[in-house]
Amino acid sequence: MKPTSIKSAWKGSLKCQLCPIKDKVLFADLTEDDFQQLHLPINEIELAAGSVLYQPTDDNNYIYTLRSGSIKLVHYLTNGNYRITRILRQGDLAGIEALNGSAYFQHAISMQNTSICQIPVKNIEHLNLKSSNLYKQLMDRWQKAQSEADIWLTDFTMGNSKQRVAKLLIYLAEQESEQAFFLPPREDIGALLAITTETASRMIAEFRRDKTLNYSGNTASINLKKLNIMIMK
Amino acid sequence: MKPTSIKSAWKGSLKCQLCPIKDKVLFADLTEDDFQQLHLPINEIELAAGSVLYQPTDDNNYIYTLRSGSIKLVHYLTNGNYRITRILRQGDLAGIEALNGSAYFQHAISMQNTSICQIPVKNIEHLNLKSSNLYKQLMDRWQKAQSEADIWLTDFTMGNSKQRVAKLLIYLAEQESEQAFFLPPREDIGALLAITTETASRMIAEFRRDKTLNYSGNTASINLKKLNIMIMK
DNA sequence: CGGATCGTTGACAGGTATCAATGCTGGTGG
DNA sequence: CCACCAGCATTGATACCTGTCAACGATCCG
Repeated sequence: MKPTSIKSAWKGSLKCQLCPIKDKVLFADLTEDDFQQLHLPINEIELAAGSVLYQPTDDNNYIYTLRSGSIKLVHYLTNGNYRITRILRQGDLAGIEALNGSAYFQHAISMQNTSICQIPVKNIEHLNLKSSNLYKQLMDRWQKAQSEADIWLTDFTMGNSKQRVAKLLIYLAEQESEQAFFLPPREDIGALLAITTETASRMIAEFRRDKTLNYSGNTASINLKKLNIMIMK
Repeated sequence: MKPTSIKSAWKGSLKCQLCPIKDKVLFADLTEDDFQQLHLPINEIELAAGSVLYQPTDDNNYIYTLRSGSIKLVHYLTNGNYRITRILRQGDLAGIEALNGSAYFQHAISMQNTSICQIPVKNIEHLNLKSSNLYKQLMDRWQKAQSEADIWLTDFTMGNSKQRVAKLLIYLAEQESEQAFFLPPREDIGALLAITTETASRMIAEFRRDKTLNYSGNTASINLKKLNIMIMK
């Protein structure tokens, strides 16, 4: 996998108060007054699939909220190996570590066409002094990130590869409100589950053959009952 | 592994201002005034090795700061399997999720004799309204927890079992200021690395034979150079 | 001196990585 | 419109690694 740089163009600023997913994002609890305190513009970014949103060497001046699509956080090892350590979706925050002055921990790369709000850290710092509502939201985000990390450690890294793929498929399916969900390329599935691309492919193909999984292209749906039985063993 | 309940006795409250590790803990940035706001007592707890500090079914009324020793966070699966998802040490916070009103995510179990401060959540909530210094500390804790989770996902769950054990040994050694460090029982090593107890034992024994690792009982020291070569491959 | 617990080691079967070859598909340019 | 190519997915063969089951050793403690 070779990260490419951001291809897409700025779409200009957008009033947060009119945001259709306002109640799901970081600024959910802010008051009218709080919004008046936002001096720096919040830009909306459109990313094509496979674009790099940020990477550890970038200046850590922004945090990001996902409006739609999905972002993978990729942790590269010094020997060239890598793992995907998290998938972010609508309402999730990316790059919160910038708030603490840290460099970004990982590479953030879009998995599909993705729409994002770019929030200057200075805005947040300014608000922090005023609004304890924001703190609460931030704490909730950290907590969510942490609790997901624990799930990944337990669900996605133990058991044999068939069980791991089964758990991943269930996870991917339940994140979507739709029946259908986005099936990542096999290389990504491998990087998610700490298995090889080939093993990931074998398991996916096997699930397709026995009708546990249906897909064409990126779009998939599952037989949840069969998968649940699988992960019990 | 069978968790047992807390055996130890309360030691009574302790003035935080006199705490010898005050600058490493949650209350590091608090002012004299802030301390006056602490109405509920902060108790010091001594845990024998293997004691359960908290578990998901407990009331989430406290968060905990480690003064000395170590705590493992254990995530049990419905089928009886389990994983250790984090090791906490001096200055670390346990049970932060209680601040967001969540039930404790995991079982927290002492690995050695361990000394802990028990902080009522109500104290924190009260302080939150007054002190933005505390928020900053809390954010730092979340961030640290998250960044460690990523390391665990990448270091401790990929590569073959020899490399994983090597990485764990390096991790354990660099957490201690001393030359010697605490070598967990083989079952714990397995639960940390998602390998079986037997495999963990084999690798540890092998490292001992080729002098990469020295230990007697719980106390161990490593040949860092040899281990670093090992994890490169 | 048992007995319990933990660590070590062996044998073997099954699972997974590795290396390699072959399909499949969408996009590009003639 | 079609041929071709590049990238991804699939499949096969094989060696290696790890889980599993089992036995034995070491240590501690009553």
